Amino acid sequence: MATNSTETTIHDIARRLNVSSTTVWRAINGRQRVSPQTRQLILDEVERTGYRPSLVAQNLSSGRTQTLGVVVPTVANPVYAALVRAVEQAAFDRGYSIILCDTDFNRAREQQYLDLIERRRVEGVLLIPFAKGMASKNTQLSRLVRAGVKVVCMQQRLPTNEAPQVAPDNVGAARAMTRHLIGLGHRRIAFLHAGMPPWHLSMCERHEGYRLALEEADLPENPRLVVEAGSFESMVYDDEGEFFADRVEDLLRGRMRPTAVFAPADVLAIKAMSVIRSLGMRTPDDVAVAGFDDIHMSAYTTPPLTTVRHPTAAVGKRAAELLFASLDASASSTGNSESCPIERVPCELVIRCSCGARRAQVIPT
Amino acid sequence: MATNSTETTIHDIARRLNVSSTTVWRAINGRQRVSPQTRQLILDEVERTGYRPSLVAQNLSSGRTQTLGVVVPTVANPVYAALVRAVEQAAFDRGYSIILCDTDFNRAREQQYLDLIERRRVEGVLLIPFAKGMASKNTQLSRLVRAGVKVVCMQQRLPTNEAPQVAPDNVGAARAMTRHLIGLGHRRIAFLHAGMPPWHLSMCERHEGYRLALEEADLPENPRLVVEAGSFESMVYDDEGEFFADRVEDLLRGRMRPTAVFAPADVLAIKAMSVIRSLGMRTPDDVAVAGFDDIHMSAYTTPPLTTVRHPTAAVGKRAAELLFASLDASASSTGNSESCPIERVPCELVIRCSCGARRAQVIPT
DNA sequence: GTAAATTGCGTAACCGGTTACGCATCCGCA
DNA sequence: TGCGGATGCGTAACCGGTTACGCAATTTAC
Repeated sequence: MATNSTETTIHDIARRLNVSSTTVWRAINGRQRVSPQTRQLILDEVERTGYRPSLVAQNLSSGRTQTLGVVVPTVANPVYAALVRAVEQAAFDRGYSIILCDTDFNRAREQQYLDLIERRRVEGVLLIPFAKGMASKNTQLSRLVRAGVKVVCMQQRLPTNEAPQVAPDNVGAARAMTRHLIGLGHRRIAFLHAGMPPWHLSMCERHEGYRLALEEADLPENPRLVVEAGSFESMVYDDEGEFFADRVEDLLRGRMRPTAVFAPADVLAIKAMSVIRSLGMRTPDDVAVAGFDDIHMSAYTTPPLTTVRHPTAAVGKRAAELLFASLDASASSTGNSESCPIERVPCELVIRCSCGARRAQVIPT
Repeated sequence: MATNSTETTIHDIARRLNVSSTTVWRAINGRQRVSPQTRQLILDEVERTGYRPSLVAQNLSSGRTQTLGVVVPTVANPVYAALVRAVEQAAFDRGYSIILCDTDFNRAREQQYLDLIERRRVEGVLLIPFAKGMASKNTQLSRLVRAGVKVVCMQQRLPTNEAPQVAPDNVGAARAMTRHLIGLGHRRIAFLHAGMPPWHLSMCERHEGYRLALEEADLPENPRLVVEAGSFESMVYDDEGEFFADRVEDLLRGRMRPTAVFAPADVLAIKAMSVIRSLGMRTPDDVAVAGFDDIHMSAYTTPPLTTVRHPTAAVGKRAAELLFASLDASASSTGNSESCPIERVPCELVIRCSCGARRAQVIPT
C-alpha cells in the first residue's frame, strides 16, 4: 500500500483520459501503434503530471533488476574506492545501478549483505572477498552462485574457487619491483607482510613475487627481513597503527638492517617512510622504499614514492565486462560454463625518488 | 517474464504442499496463526528449497523500497568516501540499502542519476551537490523534492535552498586555523582557493573563515596571497595538476612570499608541500603549511600535516539521521516541515609538524 | 445445549507495469 | 460488393508477495 500520495501511475493517466493502461504503455514506449491524436494526448498528460514509470514494477514483471551488488571491505581504502568507481562507470554505461556493500572487514556483515543482495534479486555481484575468517566456507556466496547470481571477484582471490577473478599480476609486478631493487644494488631487501594468509591472498602473491626475484638473483630469503607487520585492517584504521610502527622500528634498528624496504601497499610504504623519518633516517639515502598500488597521494609524498601502478581502472572495468558477458550468456542460452578463470592485468613500475631515482619513469612489466 | 529458472516463489511452495500462498506467507512471517503441523511443513520446505522472499515484490506491494540514493562527485576523494561510508553504516543499521551514484563531477550525469533514482523509487537521497554548472537550477532535484523524495545534502550547500544540509563548520574551523597561524607569528598567510564560486561553496566558506580571522587581527587581506589554484576536480585527477603546481610556484617565487600557506583541503596541502620541496624550500622552516580535512594520510606525510579534522563520520551519520527522521515523520503524519535548516558540525584543529609544532595536539574549535 | 468467540485457512484483489490475445474498424484491391 | 490485411485499442492475466474478508471447524462460555 503506497503511503506516498503524489505518485502517478500508468493507470491514473489511463483513467483520466478514458483509455486503457495498455494504450498508455504503448504511447510511452512506442512499441506498438497508437493513433497520433491519442499518443499526443497521453504524452501531454505524462508531461503534465511528471509521470515516471516505476522501475520497481518493471523489475518485478521483467524479472530483471538491472542492479549489481558491489561488496568491498571498505571504501576508505583508496584502492577499493578506485575499483568501485571503475565498476560503477561500467555499470552506468549499461544502465545498471550499484548497491554498495561496505563490509567493514567483518565476516558477519559480509554474510548479511550477501543475503540481502540475494533477496534484492540483483543480477550480479562484484566482490572483493576479504574478511576475517574467510578461510572457512562462504555459505552465503555459495548460495548465491547456486541461485544463479553471477559473481566475479576483483583484486583478491577466493580460497574456494567459486567465481572468476580479475586481479593485478601481483606475482609478476612484485617480482619486477624486487628485481629493480636488486638492480640498484640492494642486497638486504625487507618485505612488510601485512595480513596473515590465507586472508589476504594478494599480499601473499606479492610476497611470492618478492621471493622469486630473490631466488633468481641467488639471494637467500632471510626470514628476519620479512616482517609480519600487522593485519591489513590496521593500515586503514589507526587503532593498531602503533603495532606497525613498532615492527618497522624493530626491523630498522635490528642488526639485519635492510637497505631497502618493499611494502606491498602504498599506505604501508607511506607509513614506513614516516617511521624511517621519525628514527632520524632518510629515504632513500639510508633506506630505499618501494610501495605497491600507486595511489594518488604517492606522487606527492616526500620523497615521491617508487611503486607498482595497480591498474585499478582496468581491473574494475574488466571485472564488470566479465560479469556482463556472463549475464548476456545466461540470458541467451543455457550458458553454464562452470569455469572460473583467473585473469591477470599487467602492472607498471613507477620509478620515483624513494629509491633514489632522479627522474620519474614508468616501466611496463 | 522471469528468465531465471531456479527462483522459488511462495506460490511454488504453496503448490507443492497443497496449501494457499497466504498460509505460506503466514508461516514464514508468523504474523497470523497457523497450526503447528502446517507451519513446520512449510518451514521445512522453505529450508529445503532455500527460498528467499523477493524484495522486489515486497517493495512493490509495500510501496517502500528500503533504499537510499547516495550521490557524490567521486568516491576517489577520500573525504567523500568517508562520508559514503558513514552513511552506509547508518543505512545498514536501519535495513536500508545504498545505491551509489558517482557523478564524476559531471552535471549531465548527476541529472541522469537523479532521474534514475526517482524511477527506482528510492525513499531518500543523500547528496553532495557539486558539479560544473551547479549554479543553474537543478531541475531533477526539484522534481525529486516535489515528488516527495526526502533529500539531505552533505558537506556542501545547495545554492538554491531546497534541502536540509549537514556540513562541517567550515567558517569557524578555517577561522580557528588562521588564528592559530597568526598566533604562531605568521603575517603573510596565503590561501589556496580551489574551485570557483559558486561551485564549491565549502571552499568559499573556508575562505570566509580565513578572511574573518585576518580581519580580527587587523591584517588586511592581500589579494596576491589568495591564489586561485584551479578547480577542485584537478586535485583529484592529475590532468591539471601542473596548473596547480605552477600557481603555487608563482606564489612562492613572487615578491609577496608567504610564510604560511593555508590549503582548504589536505590533498591540496600535500601537493603544495610537494611543490615547496621541489623548489628547494622546507616545511615548516621556510613555509608553514596547514590543510583541511585530516585525511588518513595526513598523519604520515613528511612533515606530518597540521590540519582541521573534518568530522566526516559525524556529518554522514547526522545526515542519515536527519533523512530517517524525515522519512519517519512523513510516514506517520503529514509532516510537511518545508524548513531546510543548515546544521553545522564542529571541527578540531590537529596540530602537527608542518606548522612547526614539536608534539601533535588536538584542539577543539 | 446453544450462542459466541477463536482458530485455521482459502479466495480474490492489489501494488504498477507488461504482454498475449482478440475484436472491431477502416483501407485497399479485385 | 466482398475479402484480406493493417490499424487502434481493450481485456485479462501475470510477475511475487501482501492483505481484507469470509467461511468452516473447533473451542469456550453461560
